[in-house]
Amino acid sequence: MLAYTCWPTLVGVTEKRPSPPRRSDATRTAILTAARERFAADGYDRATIRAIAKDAGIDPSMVMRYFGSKEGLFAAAVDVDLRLPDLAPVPREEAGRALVGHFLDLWEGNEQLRAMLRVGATSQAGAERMRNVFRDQLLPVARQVCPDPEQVPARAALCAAQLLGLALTRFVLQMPAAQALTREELLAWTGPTVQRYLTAPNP
Amino acid sequence: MLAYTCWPTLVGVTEKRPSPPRRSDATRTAILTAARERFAADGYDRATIRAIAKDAGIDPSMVMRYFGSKEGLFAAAVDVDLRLPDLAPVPREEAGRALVGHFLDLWEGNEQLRAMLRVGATSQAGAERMRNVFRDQLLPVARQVCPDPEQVPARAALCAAQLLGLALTRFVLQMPAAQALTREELLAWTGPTVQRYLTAPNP
DNA sequence: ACGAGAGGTCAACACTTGTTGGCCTACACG
DNA sequence: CGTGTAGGCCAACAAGTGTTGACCTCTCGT
Repeated sequence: MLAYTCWPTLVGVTEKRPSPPRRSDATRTAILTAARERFAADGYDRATIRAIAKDAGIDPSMVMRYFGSKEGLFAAAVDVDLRLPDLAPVPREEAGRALVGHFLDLWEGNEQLRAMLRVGATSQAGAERMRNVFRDQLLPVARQVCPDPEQVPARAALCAAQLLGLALTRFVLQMPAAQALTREELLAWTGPTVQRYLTAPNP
Repeated sequence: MLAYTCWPTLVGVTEKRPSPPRRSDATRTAILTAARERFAADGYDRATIRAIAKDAGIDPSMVMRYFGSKEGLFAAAVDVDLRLPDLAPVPREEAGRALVGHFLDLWEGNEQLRAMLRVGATSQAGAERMRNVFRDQLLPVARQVCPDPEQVPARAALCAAQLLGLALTRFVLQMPAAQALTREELLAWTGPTVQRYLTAPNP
């Protein structure tokens, strides 16, 4: 009968436990790493649990044990934290450049973000997740810089369009022309754009 | 044995025939319409042939007969023609606004484009298709306007980033803040941006 | 020492997918 | 009239999916 009361580390998904590192933590992180790679490379549907498990070197059923379901795995593997900088101490005129620079650094080789964008473009649930990231992380930062509070959503949306468009063409669609641009060129071109979207009194 | 030499209208995919309208043309377009809706709404993987066939009111096997495979159906349903305007007669300083305006009109309610972007973000083949659209359709237009021919790819890439970012946030991710912007506001904000990317002598 | 449980494998279930072949029906044309 | 064939339906196949339960093995606390 056996009744498996064990449900070993599912709890760990939601609450970080500082408790003694269990032996399973290695496997757990192996699964998460493999999952991020697969989701980033193939999108949600094409990234199969079997493939992820094989990459992690374990049995597919382990994935279920640890994360409950494929959706659970995705939720655990991709929890987006843009770690946007505090723009308060930054001089007003440099907010745009600072934001673009941060985004470029953040996206470089970051598979979680690529996965989020891929899935966001594919599924309804993914899109909602991205809307939440926008609301919870970009909007507050924009609020710090924008002159008129009422215009914050519009200005933030414009910034999101520019930044996500950059990420899309460069990191997801992998357009050669977008990849050929150096970090400096991108900063020089799009920095002022974002700056204008954030702080220009009118278009 | 029956040997089905019929393969009724597969030819019609590649060569448009002005020949007498066959009875099957209604079904064919019904399939294509349903396919565009499904691909746009669900992406490539989640849009099943069965669902498309049901929408079109016919049997799934008919889809195969007409288009050979799911990939063939997608290729037939989504052949992207941005129909970009000739920017030669447009005054230099209005090229940006003209391009943005054209894009907004084009995307409005256009399911082929939404499908292309969704699939482009998901699959490798879709991404290549978008890269080709960029190369074959946007680059030539940029060449008309850009001062230095050598900078054309970079400038076009910047425009693509801004325009696709707009489409992504507004039509695919459906961010409320991006949807709240009116056509006029978008023109006023992003028009000058695209203009700058195209024609400004330096960042 | 020894049992409980964490960590893991294996094989299967139930279902969905793209795809195929056989068969039916209505209509155009000799 | 009859017949070939375009147009369509039905049932099934083979492969792949997420998911589940039975079973094994090693380790650690008592």
